[in-house]
Formats: sequence, structure tokens, C-alpha cells
Amino acid sequence: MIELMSSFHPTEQRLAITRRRHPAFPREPAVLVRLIKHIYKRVHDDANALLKPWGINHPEYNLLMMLYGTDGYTLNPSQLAEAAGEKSANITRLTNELCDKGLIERTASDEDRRKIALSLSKAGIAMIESFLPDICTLLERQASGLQPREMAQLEKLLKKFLDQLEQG
Amino acid sequence: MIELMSSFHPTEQRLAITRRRHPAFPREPAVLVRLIKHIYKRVHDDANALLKPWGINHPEYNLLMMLYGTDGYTLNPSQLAEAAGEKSANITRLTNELCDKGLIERTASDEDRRKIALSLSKAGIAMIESFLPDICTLLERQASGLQPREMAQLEKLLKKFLDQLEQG
DNA sequence: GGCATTTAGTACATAAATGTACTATCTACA
DNA sequence: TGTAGATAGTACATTTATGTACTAAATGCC
Repeated sequence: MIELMSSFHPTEQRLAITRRRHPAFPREPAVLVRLIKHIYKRVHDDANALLKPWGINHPEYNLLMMLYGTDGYTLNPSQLAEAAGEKSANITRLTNELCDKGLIERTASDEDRRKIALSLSKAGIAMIESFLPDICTLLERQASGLQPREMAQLEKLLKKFLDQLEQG
Repeated sequence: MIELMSSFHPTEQRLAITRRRHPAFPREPAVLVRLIKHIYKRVHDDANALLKPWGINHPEYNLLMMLYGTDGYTLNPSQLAEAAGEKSANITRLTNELCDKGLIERTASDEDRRKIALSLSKAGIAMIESFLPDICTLLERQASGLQPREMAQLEKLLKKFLDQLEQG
């Protein structure tokens, strides 16, 4: 019987050897973590490649999309850091670049003068709407190996996994 | 009825707004990609924190574990890049550091003199075996929100997802 | 009011990752 | 053979990410 080997097979092979050497090494959690890592890197690379013609990269795209997904197209740096999963020091650099490119705007807040409002500019919204069709195509292609039923299942399990991670 | 909100709720909220603005935006694939990203970052940070006392970081750990999971504890730089999902230029830097720390050794290959063999040193193996108990604990805790049945299911779905990603 | 503590944001130094271009070696085949 | 093209690895410049330390402003508490 012929079985098609996934590209992940070598990883499983290595896990088997690892467990031979250190039997307590937990196979399932390790497989999951390695799968997550491989998937993340691939998704990241795909997005970077797609976005290159627009002169932005994946992290910048993420920031733009966080604003695009917010009423008023506006967030504070700290909210943006939380939303995009970036460290706050990184937000400063990334938003500086987006400002330089004219895609977002900074405004000081009146209520709390420590705060800064980051808002999508017209140009930012226009750029998002220009690359979204390609992004949609990419996302659909990336997930096209899964049935809708499987996607829902995967979502449920990943959420459960993330919940556990976050409560330490 | 009270429902506990996961920390992922704001992300879903933003996706809903995004879809209001751009109805073609595919919810499920986008949710999956964002979940993967959040999980990856968290796993990465956790591992870095745990490994700090040993003076290595997550990518270095990954390289060591790839060698530990190989018969003979030896791989070429390109095999290591493939295994660990790092770009080859990065492997040079990381393996230089691991050499400097005395954890791995480089040997020239006889059969093909373009090739280099990277092998775990005694000290490297000893270090791995000293941190593995803590790593096992971490992995088990990270996955402790899932039943064995769910882990297997998650593994299956992630593999399917990765397969699709890799065939373009 | 005045002082300690917390919070928002950033600057700057450092570390980590990537792209590109290059050297050396190997392979194939005319 | 010998020469074109592929492959393994690295050097170096650049980009991206993180840690730490700092300023300014808000909050709480006496």
C-alpha cells in the first residue's frame, strides 16, 4: 500500500528518535508546536511575497488590518500592540514607517495626553482596498485543503490551545 | 447565560468589522491565520524565557533538537535549515554561535568537499539533557488544555493545512 | 495640595533574520 | 577532458525585532 508522505514526515522521524533518547519527551505537544511553527513561517513568507509590490511587509499589513477592523479606523499604540501581537517598542518603529508612507496618521489625545491616536489615512484605506482582493485569494488558497467543517473544527481547537497558553 | 470570552474575542470583533467593509474577506482562513500567529508568538516567548538560564534562545534550541533527533547527532547546514525552517543565511550565524559555545562541532566532509557536518558535542548533548525535563514540563502545560483525542485531531488538521500551504 | 505609583509612549543600543552576491566544489554531457 | 550549470556554504549589508531605560502624564492616597 502506497502512502503519500507529507513533508512533515522527517520531523516525525526526528521526534521518534528524540523519544528513544529521552522517553519522557511528550510527542503530541511537540508535534503541535512544530507544526504551528512551520505553518506560521510559511504564512509569513507568503504574505511578504504578496505584499512586496505595495511596498509593505507582513507586520505592516497586520497593523493596517487591525485599524481597518476597528470602528473609526483608530487605535492607540498599546491597543495596536496587543491586537497585532507585537511588542510595544516594535510598534513605534512600524507606525513611524507607516506614517512616513502616508498610510496612517498620529493625533494627540485630549482626554489623556499620554495617549496617541493612530488612524488610517485615506491613502491607507485605499491601499488596503487595493490589495485585499489578492489577500482574499491567498487566504482562500492557503485554507483550500480544508473543508468548511474542518476549518471550524480547527478554529475551535486552536482557540482552546491558545486559551490554555494564555492562562500560563 | 454567561459566556466566558476568550482573549481572542477582540480579534473576532475586528474580523466582523473587516467583513462589513469588505464582504469578500474570508472569515475562516483569516481566523486560522491569526490564531496560528498568536500561538506561535506565545510559544516562542515561553521557550525563550525558559531557556534563558542556559544561555540559549528558541532558535538555537530548535537547532540543537534537530541534531538530537538525528542518528549520529549530525546534519549538514542545509539539512538543518530545512529541518528547523530557517533560512540558510541564518543557519550560518546560529551555528557559529553554537560552535562558540562548544555545543556543536563542524567537520569537513570527505565525500563532498562543499559539505560541512554539524554534530552535537558531548557538552551539547549534556546541555540538552539538562534542560529537557523543564522543556517537557512546559510542553505538557502548553497542551494541557486539550484532551489526547483533541490533540490528535488538531495534529491531523494542522498537517492537512500545512500540506496545502506547501504545494502552493 | 503634594508625593508615590502606575501607565503610555518612545529612544537607543543590541540582537535576530533576511537578501544578495560571492567562492568553491561537484555533475553532466558535448 | 573541459566547460556550463547546479549545489553547499558563507560574508556582508540591510531590515526587523527586542530589551532597557527614560520622559511625561495620569491616578491614588495621605
